[in-house]
Amino acid sequence: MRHVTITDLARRLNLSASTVSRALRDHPDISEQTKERVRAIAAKTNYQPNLIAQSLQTRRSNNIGVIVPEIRNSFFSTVISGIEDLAYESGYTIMVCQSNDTYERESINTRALAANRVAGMLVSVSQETADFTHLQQVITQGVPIVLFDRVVDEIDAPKVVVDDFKGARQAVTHLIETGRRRIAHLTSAGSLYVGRKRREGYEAALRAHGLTVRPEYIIEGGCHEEDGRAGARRLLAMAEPPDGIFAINDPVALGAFLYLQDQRVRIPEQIGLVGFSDNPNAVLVRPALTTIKQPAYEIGKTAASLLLDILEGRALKNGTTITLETRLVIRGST
Amino acid sequence: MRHVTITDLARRLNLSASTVSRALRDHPDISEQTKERVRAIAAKTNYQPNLIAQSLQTRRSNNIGVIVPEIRNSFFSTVISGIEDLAYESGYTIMVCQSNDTYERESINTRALAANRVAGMLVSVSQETADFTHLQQVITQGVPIVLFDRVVDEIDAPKVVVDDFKGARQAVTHLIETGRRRIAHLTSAGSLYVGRKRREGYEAALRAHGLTVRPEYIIEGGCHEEDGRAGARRLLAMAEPPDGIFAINDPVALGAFLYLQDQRVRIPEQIGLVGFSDNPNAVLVRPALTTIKQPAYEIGKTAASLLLDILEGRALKNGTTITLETRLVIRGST
DNA sequence: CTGAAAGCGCTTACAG
DNA sequence: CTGAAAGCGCTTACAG
Repeated sequence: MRHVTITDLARRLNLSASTVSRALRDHPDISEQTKERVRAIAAKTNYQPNLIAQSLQTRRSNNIGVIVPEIRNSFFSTVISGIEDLAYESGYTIMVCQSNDTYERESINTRALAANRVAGMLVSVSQETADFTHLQQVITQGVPIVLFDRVVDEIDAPKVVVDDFKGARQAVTHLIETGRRRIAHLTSAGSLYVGRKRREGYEAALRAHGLTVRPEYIIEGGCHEEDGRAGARRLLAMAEPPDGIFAINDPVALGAFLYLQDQRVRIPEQIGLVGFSDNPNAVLVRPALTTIKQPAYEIGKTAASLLLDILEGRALKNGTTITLETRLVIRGST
Repeated sequence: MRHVTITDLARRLNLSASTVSRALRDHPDISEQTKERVRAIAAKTNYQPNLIAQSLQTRRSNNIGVIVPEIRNSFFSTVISGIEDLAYESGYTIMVCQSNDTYERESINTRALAANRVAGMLVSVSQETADFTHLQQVITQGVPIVLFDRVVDEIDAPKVVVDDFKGARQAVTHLIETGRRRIAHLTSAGSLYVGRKRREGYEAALRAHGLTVRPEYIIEGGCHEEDGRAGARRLLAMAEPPDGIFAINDPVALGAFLYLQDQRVRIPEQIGLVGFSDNPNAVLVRPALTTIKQPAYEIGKTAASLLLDILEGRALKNGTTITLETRLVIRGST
C-alpha cells in the first residue's frame, strides 16, 4: 500500500541507504554484484524513486510549467502537444495551467508553478495582462521563462513568435490584390502584442497601396468565434460594408464566416475573408478559409527546446527571439 | 537569486523556523503580533513556500496527473480544460501527459507521474493498451485513479463515461429512420472499449430493424481524420456502396465527409453521415454534421470532482461509474 | 506563546 | 567497496 523507499530496500539487503542509492544511480564505486542485488529487489518490490525527495535534495526539478490562455483553443492545444512531445523525450513532465485570459488567474498560476519549483516556465500571456511583475519575480528567483506567441517586450526572456506584422501585411495585401478596397479588421481589445502587430501589418498593407485606414473598419473585440460573429454583424450593419475582412485569428474568422453565411452574404464574391493560424478546421468550411499558416506544433517544440537549452546549461544569446515562418495559404474564401 | 526559505525568514526575525512555519499557516498558538511580523517579511522578501519540501514532509501532493491519448484532439483538450478549471478552484495543479495512443508511452507516463508522487491520476487509455498492470500498480500504491472516456473493465476504479452503446444505437436508428438501409460503420482497430460499445450499438440498431450486419461494411481503422478519408474511400469503391455511415467519432466523420465531398457524393442525398462527440467543428461543414453530443467539458469536471472526493476523504461507492447523457444532434448531413 | 528535535526520502562529501 | 552523517525546506509532537 505504501510506497517502497530506499531505506526499505537497504533493510532487506542489509546494506546502507547510501549504498542502495549509489547502486540505483549506477555509481562506479559500487560492485557489480551489489548493483545486481539492488536492482533485483527494486524490480521485485516495484520500487519507484521519490522524485519529490530527489528534487528537494538536488534542488533540480524535472517539471516544466506551461501557462496558456485556454487549453481548448486548437492553436494552444497544438502548441502544448509540441511542448509535451519534446519534454517527454527529454525526461520532463509538464504542468499545464490556463489563465482563461485573465490577469488574476495568470498571476496565481505563475505563483503556483513557482511554489512547485518547476525547472522553468513556458508562457503565453493573457489578453488582460499589462503588469508583468509576476513573471519578472520568477525570473529573478532564477527560474527561466520562455515566452511564445503572446509575448511581451517588457520581459527580458527568450521568445518564440511568428512574424505577425509580416503575416498580417501579406494577408491584407492578398485581399487588396484580389480587388478588395474596403477592408475591415477584426482584432482583440487591449494591448495584446500579437493584436498590435497584426493591426500594424494591416495598416501598413493598406497604406502601401494608397488606401486609407478607416477607424470604423477596425473592430476591437475578443479572440473567439463569438467575437467574430459580433464583429461581422457590426460590419454588415454599416452604410458601406467592407468587401474584405482580415481577422486576428481563425476562430474569429470562422465566427465571421458563419455569420456571413447565415446572412446569405456570398464569400468570396461579396466579401473576401482571411484568418490567421491555419487551424485544422480552416479547411472544413466551404469555401475553405484563406489564412496565414502558423506552425503551432513547431512553436511548442521550439519554445520547449529553448527552455531545455537553458536548463541544460547551453547558454542562449541575450535577447534570443526565434521567429518562425508564416505562409499565406490561399483557399476559397478570397 | 535564490529562493527565500523559512529559515531565512526566521533568521531575519530572530525566531525559530517552527514559529515562522506556524505563523505562516496561521496556527492559533502564535500571537497575532508575531504573525504580522512574519507576514510582513514574507511579503517583502517575496517568500514562496517550497511545495516540494512541504509535500515530502506531509506526504500529500497538490498535483494531479492526467494521461490522454492526444492533447491536440479537440475532445481531449476540452476534457483537460474542464479538469484544469476544477483543479484550479480546488488548489491543485495538473501534470499532463499524452500517450500518442501507444502502450509504451502510456506506461512510461504512468510511472513518471507515480514517481512525481501525484495525489491521483485521471486517465483515458490508449488504443493499444491491453495490459493494465501499470495502472493496477499505481492503485496498489495507494494512488487513486479515475478513468474517463476510454475506460477499461479490468481496472477497479471510478469511471466517467457516456453511454456509448445507447448513443451509437440512437445514431444508427436515426439513419435507418431517415430511410437508409445500407449503413456502414467506421471504427477503430483493436479492443478499445468505446469502439466495442459503439459497434455493439450500431449492430443492435440494425438488428432491431431487421437489417443484417454486413461485415464488409464495418471498416476498422483509427480514430483520426485520415482514417475517415481512408474508410470512405474503401466504402465508395465497393460494388454496392453504403447509403449511410456512422463514424466512431467526429474527426473520422469529418474525414469521411471531406472525401465524399471531393468525390462529389451528395450529402445527405446519396449518403447520410453521423459522427460522435459534437466537436466544435461539426457545425463548420455544409451540410453541418449530425452527431452524438458528448459533454467533453463536463466529463473533465466530473472526473476531476470524483478524484477530489477520494482525495478529500469523501468515500465513493464501490464501482462508481458516472454516465453522462449523450444527445442526438440532427443537422444537415442526414 | 515559542523553540529544539526528529523526520519526510533522498544524495553526497567524508572516512575508512 | 561501503557506511555514517549531514542536509535539502518544511511540519509537528513534545517541552517549557
